[in-house]
Amino acid sequence: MGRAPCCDKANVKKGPWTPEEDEQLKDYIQTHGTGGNWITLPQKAGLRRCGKSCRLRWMNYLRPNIKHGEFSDDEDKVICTLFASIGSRWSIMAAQLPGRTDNDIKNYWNTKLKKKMMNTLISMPEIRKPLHHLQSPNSLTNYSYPSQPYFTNTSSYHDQALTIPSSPITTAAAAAAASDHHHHHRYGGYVDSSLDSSLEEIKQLISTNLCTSTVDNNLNFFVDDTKEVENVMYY
DNA sequence: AACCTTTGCAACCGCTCCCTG
DNA sequence: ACAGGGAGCGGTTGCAAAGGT
Repeated sequence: MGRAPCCDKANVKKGPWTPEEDEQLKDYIQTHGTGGNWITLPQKAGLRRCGKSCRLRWMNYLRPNIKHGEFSDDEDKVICTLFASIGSRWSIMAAQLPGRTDNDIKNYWNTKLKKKMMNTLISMPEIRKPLHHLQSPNSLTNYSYPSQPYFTNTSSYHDQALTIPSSPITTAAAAAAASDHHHHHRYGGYVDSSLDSSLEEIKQLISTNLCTSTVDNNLNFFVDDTKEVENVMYY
């Protein structure tokens, strides 16, 4: 059983959008708005697409002021800082990066930034030892980073002040090292249960004494060492 | 040149959240 | 208080392009 599908799958087109469809969707939304109802929008716009597909296309590609292309060092820094404190909350990150979409950030993290972090981390002698078994990206597996790791109490994350560690990059790198599950099927996809304890070791290592000097020298392209702790409010 | 592998990105799927009646 | 349903989110997949052998 399960819930009813959001649209008639049989009569709905899937796959890449054509320029004509893009134009049709853009024209409709620019003239009429979304009306707050994506389910009925495709029919009104004359598109044979699922409402969710229309929403995604608009949000990630067609809406005005979308930024495409390379991420700046500043953007890297924001992503790493947030990843260190909140994990893979891409939409929250997107809210902090004007013009970037959650999908963009997610893809960027999974394909590039995570590797960048890994390489940085592995190059750090203090961290190399505990991470010796993680050095090959191909050995990385299914660790799930806690979804809300640093909230200060148990209420909803929407109105929480987040505590950002003083060296978020190391924490993000450690998390990256332990959480490379994107495309893990392409790397073999087995599960290594020792990773849970590895992450704890890394976090402990970082939080106890490994903070600033070496870390910042290695990571000076991101780390803002002017603040011990910064609080960021979302929503 | 042909084939294989890896990478990057767009899009889909299924789940949870949250609003409304 | 509760159920239904749409919106939004994060994980995953498919596929084309790029790179390597």
